[in-house]
Amino acid sequence: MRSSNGLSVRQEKILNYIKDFVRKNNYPPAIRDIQNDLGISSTSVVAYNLRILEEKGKISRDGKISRGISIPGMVLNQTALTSHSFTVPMLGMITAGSPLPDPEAINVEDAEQIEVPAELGSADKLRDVYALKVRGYSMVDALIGDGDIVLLRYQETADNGQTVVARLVDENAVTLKKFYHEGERIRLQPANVTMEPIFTTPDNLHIQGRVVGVIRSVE
Amino acid sequence: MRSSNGLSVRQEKILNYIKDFVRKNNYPPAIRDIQNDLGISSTSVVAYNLRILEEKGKISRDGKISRGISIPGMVLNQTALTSHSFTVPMLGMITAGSPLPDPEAINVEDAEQIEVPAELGSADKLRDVYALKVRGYSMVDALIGDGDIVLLRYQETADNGQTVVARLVDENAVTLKKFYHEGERIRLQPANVTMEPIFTTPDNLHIQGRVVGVIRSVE
DNA sequence: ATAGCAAGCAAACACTTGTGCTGTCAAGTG
DNA sequence: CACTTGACAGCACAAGTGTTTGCTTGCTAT
Repeated sequence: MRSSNGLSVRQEKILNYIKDFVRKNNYPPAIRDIQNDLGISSTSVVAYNLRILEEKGKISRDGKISRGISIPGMVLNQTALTSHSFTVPMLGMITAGSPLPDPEAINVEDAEQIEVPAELGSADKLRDVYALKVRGYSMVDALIGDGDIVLLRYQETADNGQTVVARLVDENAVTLKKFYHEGERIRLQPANVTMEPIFTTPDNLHIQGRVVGVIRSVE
Repeated sequence: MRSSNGLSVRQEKILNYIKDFVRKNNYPPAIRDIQNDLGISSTSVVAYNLRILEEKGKISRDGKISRGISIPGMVLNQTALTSHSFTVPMLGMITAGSPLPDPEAINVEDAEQIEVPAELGSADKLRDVYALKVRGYSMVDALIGDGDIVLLRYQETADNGQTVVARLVDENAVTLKKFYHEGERIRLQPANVTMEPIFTTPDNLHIQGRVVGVIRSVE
């Protein structure tokens, strides 16, 4: 009796056992692990079937090295200690004139996901973060150019000093500046220190998100 | 000498070696693998340091089982075939005045690895790429600020239009500009169009790499 | 100086583990 | 029926590997 993939029942059991074992222990099983846990009476049977599995490309083995079994496509990926990465949805474009896409309106699950390095922040910092591709040069004063990908965290308030995406209602413009609430007025300070700040009032300003990172690919 | 994380140099090397080994082989290294490849004279030294690494929670070990090392947080990822990120070594700092670290002089294996999203380029584009952290504002005209991480590909020549890290010999300065070879002279054009280009001659210029990406984390 | 201690070294030891054999048995095959 | 082949069993051996013990070394505190 064989299954649909051309493997015997025993081979399939072995294959599944290996996957399970690796998932559980983070290292591959020895032949005798397989033998004992699957109730096979001899190591040679396991070796025999492993050889077949390798010939069929289901696993790959590394010489006489103990536990030198690996499953192609099943790869160890570091996700926690020194560098992990996260995925955030790419929701579209951001330009100077048009408003941001509404994260609520887009099915985040369906959106293209991009991976961002852990250097950009912890899991906590990256919660509710989405990515937008920048079109145009309206944000060069924040060191953001055409084609850059900005990572935004959706929020409607901001602390002083945070870089926010703000919509100026009267001017009908979206801009990206550092936010400072100073008494009655709000100062929007370009990241580029040589440029002048903009002053406005709280009711002329809608914060649409906060910048947590920038990714740029250079040709 | 210890590094910032409280591990000795040797322990850090071992830890990095294990990570690398697992990445490469999909199974953990044996003590003797570590010993030989790191040039350690005795297995007991490796065992000794592994014990410390385990006490510090950097790794976890499984009794006397061969290759029973695993790294907490190094998690199985079944989607590796469609992996969206690459890792590149972080080799240090780049400032306006000082020369770049020599990639040849640094053991790339030992360096901290950071992950970069696939959006920054294909595996091919990211070959020979390393990362440097930018210190200072000498490159704002290339839309690169203090604290940014630049991804450089090591190369000593460049095509017109590419953004390169160039060392001006006479001026004793490192700069980051777009490269244009125009007859007898070379034009180094800041990315920021409002700024003036620099002209120099080929023998006053050493190209040290080419920028392939920028990653910025915003507070 | 001297004792204490972390770190490293070398070799011996013992367990783990992959690999041959050597058979057995059932199902084809000519 | 003799002969092959796939699948499995048992077992012994030889690598592959982790541990242990004893011996330096270099440094620090007493």
